[in-house]
Amino acid sequence: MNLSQIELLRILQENDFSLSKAAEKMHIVQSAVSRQLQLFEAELGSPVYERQGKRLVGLTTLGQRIIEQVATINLAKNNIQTIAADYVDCTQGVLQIATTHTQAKYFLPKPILSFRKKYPGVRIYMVEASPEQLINKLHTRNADIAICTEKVAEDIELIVKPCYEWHHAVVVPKNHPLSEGELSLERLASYPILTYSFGFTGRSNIEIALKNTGMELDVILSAADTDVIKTYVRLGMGVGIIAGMAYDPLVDQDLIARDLSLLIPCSRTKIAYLKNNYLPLYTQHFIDEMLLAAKEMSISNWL
Amino acid sequence: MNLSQIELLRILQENDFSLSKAAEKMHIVQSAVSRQLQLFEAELGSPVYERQGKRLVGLTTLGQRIIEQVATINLAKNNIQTIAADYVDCTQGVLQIATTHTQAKYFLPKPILSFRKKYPGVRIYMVEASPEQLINKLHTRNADIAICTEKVAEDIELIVKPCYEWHHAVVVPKNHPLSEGELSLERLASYPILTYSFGFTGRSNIEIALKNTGMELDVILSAADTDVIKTYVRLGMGVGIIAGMAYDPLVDQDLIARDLSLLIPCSRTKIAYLKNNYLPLYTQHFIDEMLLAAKEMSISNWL
DNA sequence: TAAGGTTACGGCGATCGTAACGATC
DNA sequence: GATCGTTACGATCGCCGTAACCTTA
Repeated sequence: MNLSQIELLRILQENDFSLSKAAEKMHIVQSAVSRQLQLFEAELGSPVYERQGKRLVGLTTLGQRIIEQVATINLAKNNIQTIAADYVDCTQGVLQIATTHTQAKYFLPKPILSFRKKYPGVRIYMVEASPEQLINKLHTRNADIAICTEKVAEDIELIVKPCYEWHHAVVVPKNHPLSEGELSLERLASYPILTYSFGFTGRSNIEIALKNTGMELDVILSAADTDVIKTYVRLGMGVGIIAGMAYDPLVDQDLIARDLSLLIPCSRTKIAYLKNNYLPLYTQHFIDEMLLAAKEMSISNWL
Repeated sequence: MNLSQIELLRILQENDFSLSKAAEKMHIVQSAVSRQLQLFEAELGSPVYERQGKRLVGLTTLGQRIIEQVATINLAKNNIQTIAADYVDCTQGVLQIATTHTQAKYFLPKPILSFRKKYPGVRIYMVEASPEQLINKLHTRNADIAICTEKVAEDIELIVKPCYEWHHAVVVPKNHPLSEGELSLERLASYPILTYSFGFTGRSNIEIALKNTGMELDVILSAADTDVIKTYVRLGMGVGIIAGMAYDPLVDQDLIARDLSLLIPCSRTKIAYLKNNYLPLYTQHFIDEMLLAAKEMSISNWL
């Protein structure tokens, strides 16, 4: 047994049990991969993969049992490398952030900018995806940390830190009836609505707010992306319900935003990362940076 | 990085950081070990071991940080091998039991006998040691399971299962004054006492029983071993306080045993094993066997 | 028949062992 | 000077790549 065989099992998991894909990922030829797997199975004395003919189609019972040990080993191996790299030079490295569009555009710019100043040597990869995919990316180590509002609290393998709280806002073109007068769910519901897709950016809280009333919103457009929503609001398709911080007073001068904190429960954006995954120092600092930005934001909201 | 390097770190931990001892354990020459360590440290980019001259004397800060990852990897690697061996043939293997003398002699014979019948192919290693050492043996994987009464509950890395409860008994030669009349701590304390060493077989409960009374026992002989205590009781040196199940009505016909359950709190013998350590099927069955024996014992005690 | 997996074989590189050397108690 | 660790060098074994072959969608 050796570490590249362990690595191979991990890669096979993430590539539909395809030896050829695995070979590609490992930058060696397929035959080598094939042989390594054979050697590994021979050493254990029992097949790890279920086969249809020659093709691998899944794990055997044995495979299912050992795969979590494999994951543990791979994680620990990466931790060793990360810890060492951190120790040698904690100003160099890669920061992989997985987040949703809203966070990337309306919350992260500030913390990322200050982080960049402190750590010019760290390459930042930002990947946008749905909250569900974000969690998956953490597990496959395609991301070190995830920032999002939904889903993340359910996974026991994750450490989840609350980051900041925010409220939804309704956005309408200037002169729209909703730009004046008292707001209520009833009044909102009388217009066609544009808001986030299910599972995105606090959409669940909108549902919760409505659940008790028995009313339904006429959501004519759902998007993962605030800018898409704003665009169609500008075109007069309806009223947008977006995250409060996604309204930019400068850029969105043609739109009116009104706070919905009294109508829709507040949403909590969280920072999540794998429990057993060692985070480099700079990543820990980036988290601090985000918490700081969150704090400043909440102060400015009070004014 | 490879698995034998990881293994090397573990072996160095357990052998005073001596490269030559490590080489011996790994069945390779010292120079090979030396080079592997150099390669490993070079790959990480920073030394893992503190050196005095050429000699290794301890871990660096980096070393301390990675050593727990190393332990994780080694454990997971062993788990893979154990799981596979279990899968190939769950009737063959090794069962390493660490326990104290009292358990080995007075509790384990029955479960071990029935286990042996079911699994004639499993080699049984039984090692006797102090409770403290038992725990250490679990951590260094010199034992799979430990059975003992003291200490074991304090370690969060362990899974601890209660096995059975028992009481102390006083043993005296026939015709000894204590063989008749009412028993009390005062009366006990008026004789020279022979009992278990500190940290062994419920000794702590004897201390607890006395603590509130302000009395002190005159313990003229402490031993880890019930048979030693009995031997000196037979010689008339004093009265023995031993575990109730350590009195054998057949062998100890020349001695009188009297229950102390009203005077000394009951003791709990536990089964302990490492949380992250995979136990072969037969070991799990051995645990069942012990729990069964414990149950039967408690029933026969009721009669 | 193309794509995926296995088998055979040759070459290269990693790692071991021997041996000589260096340092430390 | 005995023990422990390092360095140098030759030999071996493991692993990869090429290539031919087998199998299934």
